Amino acid sequence: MKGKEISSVENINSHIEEIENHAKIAVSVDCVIFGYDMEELKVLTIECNMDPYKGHPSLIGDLLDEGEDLDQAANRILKERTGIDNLYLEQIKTFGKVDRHPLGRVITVTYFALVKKADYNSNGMRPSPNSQWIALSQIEEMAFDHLTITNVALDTLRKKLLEYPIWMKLLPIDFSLPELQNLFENIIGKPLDKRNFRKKILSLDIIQESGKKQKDVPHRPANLYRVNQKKLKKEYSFLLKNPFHN
Amino acid sequence: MKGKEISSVENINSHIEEIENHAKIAVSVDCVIFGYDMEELKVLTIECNMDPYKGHPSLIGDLLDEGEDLDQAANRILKERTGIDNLYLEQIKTFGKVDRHPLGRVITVTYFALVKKADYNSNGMRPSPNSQWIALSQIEEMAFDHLTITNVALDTLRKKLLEYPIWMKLLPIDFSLPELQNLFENIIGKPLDKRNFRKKILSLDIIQESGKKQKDVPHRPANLYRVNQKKLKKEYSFLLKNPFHN
DNA sequence: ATTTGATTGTGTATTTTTTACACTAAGTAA
DNA sequence: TTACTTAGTGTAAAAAATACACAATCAAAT
Repeated sequence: MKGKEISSVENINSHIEEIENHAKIAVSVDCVIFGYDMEELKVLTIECNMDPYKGHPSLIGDLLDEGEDLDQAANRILKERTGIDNLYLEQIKTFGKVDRHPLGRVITVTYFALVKKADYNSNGMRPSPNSQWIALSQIEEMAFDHLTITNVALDTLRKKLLEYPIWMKLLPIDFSLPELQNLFENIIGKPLDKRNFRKKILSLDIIQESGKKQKDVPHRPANLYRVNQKKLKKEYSFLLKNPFHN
Repeated sequence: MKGKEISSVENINSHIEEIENHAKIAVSVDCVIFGYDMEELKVLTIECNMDPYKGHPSLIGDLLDEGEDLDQAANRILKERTGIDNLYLEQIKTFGKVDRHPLGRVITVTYFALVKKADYNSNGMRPSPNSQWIALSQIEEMAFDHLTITNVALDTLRKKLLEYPIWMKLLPIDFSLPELQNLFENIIGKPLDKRNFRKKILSLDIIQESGKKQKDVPHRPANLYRVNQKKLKKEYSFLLKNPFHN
């Protein structure tokens, strides 16, 4: 019995040693921050000041602190860079190629975040002077493996779009159906049929007319809708119905 | 011009320092190894010998080595534990809560792997004596946050099942439709209608009759099919058709 | 040889979802 | 008042999903 306990203590020590003596690695968190200005889908970037990528746009990120959860770090970075708390945030994937960073080994855990223009503009947030929103269609090269990361983020966003109405995180409270359709087209990358799109969205039964209309547009103003939070409660699947049946 | 170069060097040094001096963290890779013995979906576990989880089943994993890519590490671990190379492997998610490991901070990058029984049994592989396959339905508690990880893995597997025929990685070359249906039912967790299931699978047009039949079964033997690798080439989407239309 | 038991394999009708497609309505600007 | 621009609407056809029951084939037992 006592022998067992002693060996147990030895055991713990050996485990601690194993962790302590083992390779420790710098871990960063990088965020693909998507924003939608009612025209195009954009990504917030910062100019890289590190060779050999100097001048290229790079994602927003930082090294992970010792006592910091991953999600915490992502939230901290978003707060620092956009001034906004509680953005919609979702982990994408972790990139860990040994040579992915020119200055040493850094594993990066990536997230995507969704920002609506209103939030972004409202609270006097000043992103660092060399940061800028780049339209997805305009992104050609990025620092490090950030272009890959951005593509994976977009892919994740696309899939998620069909599972949960995260698109509301990119829109103001009141939005029109043409605006929503434009957002979808931006994310999916294809034009959609107006009537079929409306039919589908309305059949989801999660948005309702706000009673308001668009203002200051030089044409027929669209009706404005908003998400019905009550209907949103229940988990629902957009298209991923059970493919078979019991 | 020269000034610029110097400041650039300083810049690099400051960046290197930033990485070098920053918190470095132990990173592990944990694998949810799914296996299918033609009866149930199982997960390969090892008995945890670390308090306070001693005796609980734990996932197969190891700390990441200095010069090792994440995928490499996952493959190494699988090779070590199952003796098999080139298992189907996919990254799931990274778990990084500060207190997730009792002996210090360890961030874990998780993967799921798919093993067919034939591979597992064939090449004299000896999993460590205290490892065992546990049926998914029998898993009640696990060490660390491994139960959460297993659940996320299962969820990922379910979704992937509808996007790509990874189920073939869990089956022998020749398999019957009832066997495939049973596998689906195990993964999805619901019974499926036999006729509708067959109709759907056959409509995918990726499997073909092998001409063989089941042997040594005490009832009518089923026809055996195999995946037609040629038809598999092209990317295809199982169910995720474009929900709208241009 | 016949029967029993277990499981495989098959088809159709109904409902739901997706797709294709074009004109009128409501505003602003000239 | 007219021209311009974008919003908003419905229906028919095709495709996919669903519900559902019985005959066929083998092994094992009698």
